[in-house]
Amino acid sequence: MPELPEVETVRRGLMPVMEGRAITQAELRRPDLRRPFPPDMAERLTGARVVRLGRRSKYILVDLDTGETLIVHLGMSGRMVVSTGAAAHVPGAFALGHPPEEKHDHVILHMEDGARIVFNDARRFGAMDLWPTERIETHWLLAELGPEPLGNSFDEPYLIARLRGRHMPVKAALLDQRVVAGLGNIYVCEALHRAGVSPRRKAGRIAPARVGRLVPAIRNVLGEAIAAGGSTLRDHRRTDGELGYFQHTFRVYGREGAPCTAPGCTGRVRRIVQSGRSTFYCTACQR
DNA sequence: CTCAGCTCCTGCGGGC
DNA sequence: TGCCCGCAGGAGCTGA
Repeated sequence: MPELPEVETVRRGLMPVMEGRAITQAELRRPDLRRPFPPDMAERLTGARVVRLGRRSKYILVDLDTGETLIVHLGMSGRMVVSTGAAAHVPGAFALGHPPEEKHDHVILHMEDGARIVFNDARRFGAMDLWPTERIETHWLLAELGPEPLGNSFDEPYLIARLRGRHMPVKAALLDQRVVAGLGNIYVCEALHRAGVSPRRKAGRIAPARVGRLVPAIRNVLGEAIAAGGSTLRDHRRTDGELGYFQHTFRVYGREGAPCTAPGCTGRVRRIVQSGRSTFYCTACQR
């Protein structure tokens, strides 16, 4: 499941095939995702021209010239796959044309130049909706979101104030999209390790100076992950089918039992479960 | 209001 | 090989 870096990677992959182009046809092959599509979504997309692609947290925002924005969430397993129809996709098998339809292809957008964008989501936790662009921030999925972690309003004083008085483990607090928008299980673990903060520590019980270390830790890990094209564990693919490679840089996530990579640290990575989800951290250098 | 737990889905890999 | 179990990158809802 994609977190902010994976979603940003997908957005960048979609930009060249969508921006400035019209959608000639929108096929809804399976509308009953966990959050069903608006029943008239296909009609509202057909003929619309894409003005620009944006992102808010883990949501891709497709601004249309109809005055509406298509909001796309990839859930846990969502992928957007682009094919131009002009190049070979599977060497030797499909010299021309689009790749064959796959299970869980829920939406296919046909662009005016022949390109196709396929939304595939096995677990169907993803979502799409349409909402007026001029008040996009009022959509119920976006209204409660906290600041962008890479934006200017996410800084040390903000995070200190936001964590103050919270009794939940700091890991749970950072997964709360109202505190900061875009982190998920992987990057929270990685950021906490970089900051030397234990995921079990109560959010309101971290010395301000150490909360301050969390801000650059979060910014840096997300920035590096975006530069690497995101992380590919199972489902994430770039829109061109290529893999992200940030997973090779994980310092704790998925590394249970492995030695800690922090300079001078002799600890090992431990896995625990917090609110039903795996947490990876080093008990020696994360306090 | 805060917070822990459950739930929605499907697929995959490991153990037996 | 087949079956069962646990686990997976999200997040909304319920109820204590």
